[in-house]
Amino acid sequence: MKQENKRTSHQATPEVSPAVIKRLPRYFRYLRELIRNGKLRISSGELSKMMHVTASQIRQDLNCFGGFGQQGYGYNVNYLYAKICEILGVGEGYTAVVIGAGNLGRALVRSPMFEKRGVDILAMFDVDPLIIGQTVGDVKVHDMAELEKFCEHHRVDIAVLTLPKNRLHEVAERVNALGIPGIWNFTGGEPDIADSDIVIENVHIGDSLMTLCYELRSREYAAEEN
Amino acid sequence: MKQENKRTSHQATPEVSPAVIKRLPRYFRYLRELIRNGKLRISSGELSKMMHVTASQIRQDLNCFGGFGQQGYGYNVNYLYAKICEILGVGEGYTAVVIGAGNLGRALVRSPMFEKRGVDILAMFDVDPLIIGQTVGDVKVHDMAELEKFCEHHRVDIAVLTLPKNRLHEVAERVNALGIPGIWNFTGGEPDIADSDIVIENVHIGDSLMTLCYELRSREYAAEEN
DNA sequence: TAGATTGTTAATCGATTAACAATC
DNA sequence: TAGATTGTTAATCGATTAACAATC
Repeated sequence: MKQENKRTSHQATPEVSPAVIKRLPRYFRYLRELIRNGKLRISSGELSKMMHVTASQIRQDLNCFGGFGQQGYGYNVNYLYAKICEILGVGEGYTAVVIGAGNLGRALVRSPMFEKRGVDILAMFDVDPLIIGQTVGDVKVHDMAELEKFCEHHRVDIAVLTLPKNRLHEVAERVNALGIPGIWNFTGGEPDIADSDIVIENVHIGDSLMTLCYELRSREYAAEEN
Repeated sequence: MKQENKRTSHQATPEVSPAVIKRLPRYFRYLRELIRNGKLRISSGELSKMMHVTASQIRQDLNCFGGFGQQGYGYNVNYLYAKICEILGVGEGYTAVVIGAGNLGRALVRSPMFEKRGVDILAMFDVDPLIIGQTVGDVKVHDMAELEKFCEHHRVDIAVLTLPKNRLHEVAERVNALGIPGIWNFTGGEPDIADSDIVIENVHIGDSLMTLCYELRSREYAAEEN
């Protein structure tokens, strides 16, 4: 029973490896750039040079989702982009609310990131009376107390959490109770919501800074060895 | 010549695998929390439950850098934290400048992230005359034209790039020419600086959003199958 | 000493790369 | 047709897990 999952006809999600999934957004970005530059077709070899990965990996990755190329020709850039978008849910019309209207929340809302990926920010929420009622870009900041009411009238797919870590657990529970299926978590904490199949994506920007520091430090040592 | 790198006595950086390095900041975070909670000792088994990874992995990871534990006892939390900090360069006194004083740059400067990791933000730079001279937190915004002069008087380890993508290449070249050894790049582009061993860490927050969307979409499919 | 838990080796698993037949 | 490049299988490589002897 467990062994027969080799792509039966309508298994829509044939369990693609996490390593491949993590690379998809990068293909998305490079394909956008190719389109912007008016490029119509590309081979795995050419793309491999641009992206600094092997051509083999590109072909393997894409083939997890189907044969998007054509032998002897390569890949049609627009078609491939459309497929990647489809896989990543761009164009599904996902919606988001941002909970926490501090510096980070505001910076996110003002960035073109969501729009580029087809995610619509419906509203922001905060507890600070001085902030409630303000507008960030063209997004209104609501009273956090009205989150439940808001969700009665709007389908929300993603809750973006940019609030202080100490309120994370409480808010995550509320979000989960509302049936919002996804959390994009910037608080620095890592919520554990029992008995829920909510999707949580934790962002730890600081981890990236530390990786950089680690590398700096290694170089120092390497330099000392001479 | 290439094959003899199996930990000769003073090879200070014995080539730890990238997978391990990526996990170090997470240990850093959890250890801070343990300290905050007053925990003095922890076993790999206990930590494994907290972090949702195998105890085996924890022991393997830590042993890449030395035997930090004690048989029959576990790990001394404070000692382990000190070691991880040392490995990650916390306490090296690294310094940074933030180039681009827009929403993201300001949000970063105001966050406690740098301080927590022992990185000191010396200054911000921007090209907008309306912004130059302002203060963000306690960091002053300088004219971008004065970057070179500033670096004559200060040792800068990291350039945090939060400027528009179209200026990335130009600025990255300037940063490189100044001998700044590290770039923390938020522009969305991926700079290619030839003939340089500058360390570049690219941050693509949007990639994480897309991974979340991918997961949401998979769940939808899974739900449809019933 | 007995119990616990590390450090470390060996076994397994997964991901990447190489190679090439299929085919446009 | 000849040339190019994919799709896909097989080989390699690296990372994770399991197991257990060392030892506190």
